[in-house]
Amino acid sequence: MPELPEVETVRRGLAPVMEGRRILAAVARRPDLRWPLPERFAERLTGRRIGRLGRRAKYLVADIEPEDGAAPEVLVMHLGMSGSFRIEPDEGVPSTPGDFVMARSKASAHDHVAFRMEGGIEVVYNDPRRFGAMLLVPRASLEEHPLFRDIGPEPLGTDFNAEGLARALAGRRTPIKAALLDQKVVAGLGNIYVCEALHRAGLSPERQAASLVTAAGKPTAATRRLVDIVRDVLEEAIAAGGSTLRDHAQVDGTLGYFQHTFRAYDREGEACLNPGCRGTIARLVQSGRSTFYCATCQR
DNA sequence: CAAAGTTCCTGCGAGC
DNA sequence: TGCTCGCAGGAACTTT
Repeated sequence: MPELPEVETVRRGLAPVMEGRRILAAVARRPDLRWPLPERFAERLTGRRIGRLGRRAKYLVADIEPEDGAAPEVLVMHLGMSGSFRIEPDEGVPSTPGDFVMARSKASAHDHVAFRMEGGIEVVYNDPRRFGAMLLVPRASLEEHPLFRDIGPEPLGTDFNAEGLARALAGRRTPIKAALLDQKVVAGLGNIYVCEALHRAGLSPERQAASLVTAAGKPTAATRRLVDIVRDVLEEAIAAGGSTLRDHAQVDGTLGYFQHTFRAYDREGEACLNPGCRGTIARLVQSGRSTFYCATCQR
């Protein structure tokens, strides 16, 4: 599930308990997630203070205050398909590394990494499928890192605009669905929000990407509309995540899963909800992934 | 069976 | 014709 809105919601949930605080202890219960965890992962984080917790595309990026003289690093975290964070409240356990227990009585099988923060709260990362990742990267070279180098513009920033999208789509012989899923075109969209945006925009997921731009690679009305709709869809989802964030925090502190109501995704056979449309949502498979759309109003 | 993500590999077509 | 190169599409990873 974690696409841009979910990751942003997680970021907002973690920021208050991580930013400006020291990691008193870190623990990894296995050596790898999707990839091996960094060498001496826990040791390198222990005692370090977290600065800003940011987000780039679907990655969380935490500034780590360096030890004296050392080059600053960032902790990069990705939730993969099934990752989530949980905040375990301060249980009054003495905050020394030796007493760090990852709230052991509450630990479940897929709790892979945890941080005990200054103040006693524990931040626990759970990921059944282990498609997630944690990396330590020199801050100065983050943008050149292979995982970040080719990522496209943030859809909620000014870099994402009709002119840029047109340039990215021009000449591409691939369906618009696949193009929007490509993180080089725009950062942070996944299967759900691509379906939602195309549905709201009334664009067929099978339309060739290049058909949305002029022969000269300039934006059309459809390109402009799509840019606005992608922003709207993501902003609405973040707003919805913010409200579930409050609800969830009261329940069990789990961040990463919130069920927003979708208008197309996972609604096969149900009525199309676009204004004035009497069609039905259908499902098709593109590049091995489900696409939910309305053949009546998406052209 | 299908699943929200990303990388890697293969195969194809364009262009030299 | 033959060889690269880049792009597009699919498999793979793993667990529930």
